Amino acid sequence: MAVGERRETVLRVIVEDYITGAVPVASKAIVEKYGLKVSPATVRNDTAYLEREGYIIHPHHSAGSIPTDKAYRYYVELIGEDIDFPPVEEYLTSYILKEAKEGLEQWLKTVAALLAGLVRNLVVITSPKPVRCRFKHLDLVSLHDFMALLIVVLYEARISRQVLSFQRKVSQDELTRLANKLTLAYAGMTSSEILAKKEDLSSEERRISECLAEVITAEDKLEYGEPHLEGLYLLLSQPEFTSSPSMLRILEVLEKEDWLRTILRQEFKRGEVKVVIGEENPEPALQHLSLITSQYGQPDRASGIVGVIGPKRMDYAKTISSLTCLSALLSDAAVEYT
Amino acid sequence: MAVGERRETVLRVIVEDYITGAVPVASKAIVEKYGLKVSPATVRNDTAYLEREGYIIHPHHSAGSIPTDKAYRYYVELIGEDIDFPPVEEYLTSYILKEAKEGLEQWLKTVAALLAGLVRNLVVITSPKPVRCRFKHLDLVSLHDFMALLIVVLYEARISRQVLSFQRKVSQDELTRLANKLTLAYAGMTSSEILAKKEDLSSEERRISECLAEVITAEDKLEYGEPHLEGLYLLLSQPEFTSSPSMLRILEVLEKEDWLRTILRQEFKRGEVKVVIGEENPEPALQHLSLITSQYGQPDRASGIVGVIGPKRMDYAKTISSLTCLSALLSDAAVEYT
DNA sequence: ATTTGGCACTCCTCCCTTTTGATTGCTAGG
DNA sequence: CCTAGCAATCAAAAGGGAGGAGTGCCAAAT
Repeated sequence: MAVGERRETVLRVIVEDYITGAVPVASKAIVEKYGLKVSPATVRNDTAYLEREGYIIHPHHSAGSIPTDKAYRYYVELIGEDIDFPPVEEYLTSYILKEAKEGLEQWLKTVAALLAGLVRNLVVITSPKPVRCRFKHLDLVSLHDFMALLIVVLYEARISRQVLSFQRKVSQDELTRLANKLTLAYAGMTSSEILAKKEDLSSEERRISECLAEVITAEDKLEYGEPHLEGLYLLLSQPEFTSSPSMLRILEVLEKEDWLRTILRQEFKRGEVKVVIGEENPEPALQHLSLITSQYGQPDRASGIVGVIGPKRMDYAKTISSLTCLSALLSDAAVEYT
Repeated sequence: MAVGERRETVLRVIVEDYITGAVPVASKAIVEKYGLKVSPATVRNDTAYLEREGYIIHPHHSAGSIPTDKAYRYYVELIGEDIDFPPVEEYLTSYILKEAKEGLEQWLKTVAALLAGLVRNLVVITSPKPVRCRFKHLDLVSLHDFMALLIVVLYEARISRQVLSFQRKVSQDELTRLANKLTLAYAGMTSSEILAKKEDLSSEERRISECLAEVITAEDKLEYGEPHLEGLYLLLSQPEFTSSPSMLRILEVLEKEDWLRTILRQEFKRGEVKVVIGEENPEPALQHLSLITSQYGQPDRASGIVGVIGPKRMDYAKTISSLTCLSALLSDAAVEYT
C-alpha cells in the first residue's frame, strides 16, 4: 500500500472510530482494530502528517487523535460517492405508509420521531408550504355586532384566521353573503392579485379584502410551516453534552429559535441532502454541531424541510442515507395534498 | 411570641429562604436574616420539633433544614388566603393586550414565553377547544380522479383535513356541489347528530358524511388543543437539575408526553388555580416537581389549560398570582373567539 | 526512503488523605 | 422555656502521588 493511500485509510479509520466511540483514537487501536500491516509507530508518522495538514488534532500531548471539521468534510465527500443503506429504507417505508388518520401535523411529528430514533439525534421537520399562497375560500362568523372572525382557506389545505372589526353593525346573514361573494371573486388569487383587483367595493368589502390580503401575505412570509422538533433527549444524551453547562447552552440556542432561519434559508436543489459541518455554519451558536438537511415536496408547489442536528461526530453515512430516503418518501406523500 | 407561633414563623422562613436560595437553611441564618429575638439554639429546638413532625429534613447530619412536601403544602395553604401581586398583573396585561396579527397559536406561544420568563420555569399552554365540536363548513378539493381532500371547518375557528377516496371518478364540479349541499345539511351539528341524520344519501354523500363525523369525533377526543411548551431552558437552569443525569431524566419524561394527560385530566373549577406538590402527583416521573395549573376560557364553550412546571422549590406566591391573573386575561381574550 | 523498536516524557485520571468550615445535637446552667 | 458552649459530624475543597495510556523522536533495520 502506498504511503498516501495508507494516510487516507488512517484518516478514514480515525473519523469512523471517533464517530462510534467518541474518544480520541490511539495509534495502537488503529492498527489493531483495522488489521493494518504496519506498526503503531508508522501510523504515528501518518498522524503527525495529518496533524500538520489540519485534519486531526490532539486534545493534549499524550492523547490520541480526534478529527477536525476538515476531516469530517473530507469523510463526507468520500462516502458521498457510493452511499447505500437498504435496511433504513425498508424500515422507514413500512412505517410511513400507514399514513395517519390523525392529520398531517401529527403524522409529521410521528415521522420526525421515527427518524430521530433511527439517527439518535434531534430531528426538525416543517410542514409543507407553497412559496406563494393562493386563496381558496373564506368564511365570516359574527362575534359581536361590530366584530367578525375571518377564516381563510388556502390551497394546499392551509388555513388561517383573523379577528376583524367593522364601523357598523353587520349581521351574520350579511357576513355570509359577503363571504360567498368574495370567495367567488378572489378564487385562486395570490395576495397581490387580490390587492390589485380594484373594483367598486363597499366599505365592508374593502375592509375584508385588505384583511384577507394581509393574512395571505403573512402566510407567504413564513418561509416554512411550523417546525416540529423531535429527539432533543437523544441529542443531549450524546457524550459531548454530558456536562450540564454545554447542555444548557444547546437548549438556550434552540429556544431562541433564530437558528431555525439559518437552516431554512439555505438554497436547496431538488433531492439534494446538505451537510453543514461545525464552523462551516455562519451561526456561531451552532458551530459545534453539524446539520444535515433536505427539502421535500415540489419546490413549485408545497415543500418543506427535514433535517437532523447532531454533534459533529455524527454518523454521516447513516444520517445522509436516511434523509435521502425519507425526503423521497415525503415528496411522494406530499403529492397527494397538491 | 408563643412557642407554637414561633415554630410556624421558623417553618415559613425556612420555606421562603429555601425557595429563593436553594441551599439548606441554617439556624443562625434564620435568626439573623429575619431578626428573631431568640438565639440559634432555640431555633434548633424548633427545627428538631419540625423534623419530628415531618415538615423538614436534613440532607446530612451537619446541614441546615430543607422543607418536605408537607412543608410546601402548609406554605401554599398559608399564602393562599391573602395573595396579592399587582405588579405581575400590570406587566402581563400590557403585553397581552396587543393581540397578535400572527394568529392564535403564535400568540399563545408568545404569552407562554412571557409567563415562563416571569416565573422562570417551564410553561405549558393548550389552545382553547370546546368539549363537543360543532360543524360549520366543509370544502372538497379534487386530488386525483378517485381522491379528494376534505377540509372541515368547525366552530371556534378549528380546522381539520383528511384525504378521502371514492369508488368512482368524481369531478371538482361535483365535489363543490356535494360540499355545498352537505355544509347546508349539517350546519351546527355535532358528530353524533351528523351520524344520526339518516336521509337518503348517495354513496358518495354517505362516504363524506362518515369521514366528516370521524374527523369531528377525532377532534372531540383530543381533550385539549396542541400544547405549547416554553421555558424548558429556564426549568433546567434551576440548581436542582444541574447534574446532567437529572436533566436528561426530565427531558426524557417531557418527550414521552404521557405526563401531559396527567395534567390535563384534572378536574378544574372555574377560575381556580391547582397546586400539585411533588409526591401528591400520581405520576411517579413528576414526583420531584411541582405543577401549578389553571383552566381558562368558558368551560361550556372553548377552554384551555395553562400551567407552570417547576422544582418543588418554586416561588408559589408569584406563580399562583401570575397564573390567576393570566388565566383571567386569557378568558377575556377567548370570549372574542366564541 | 520508509519502517520499526525503544525509550523518555507528558498529561490525564483516579483514588486517597487531609484540611477546612459550617452546622447540628446535646447538656448543663440561667 | 431559653441559651451558651462544646463535641461530634459531614460535605466540599485542596493536596498529593501512583498508575497508565499514548505520543514524539531518534537511531537502527529494511
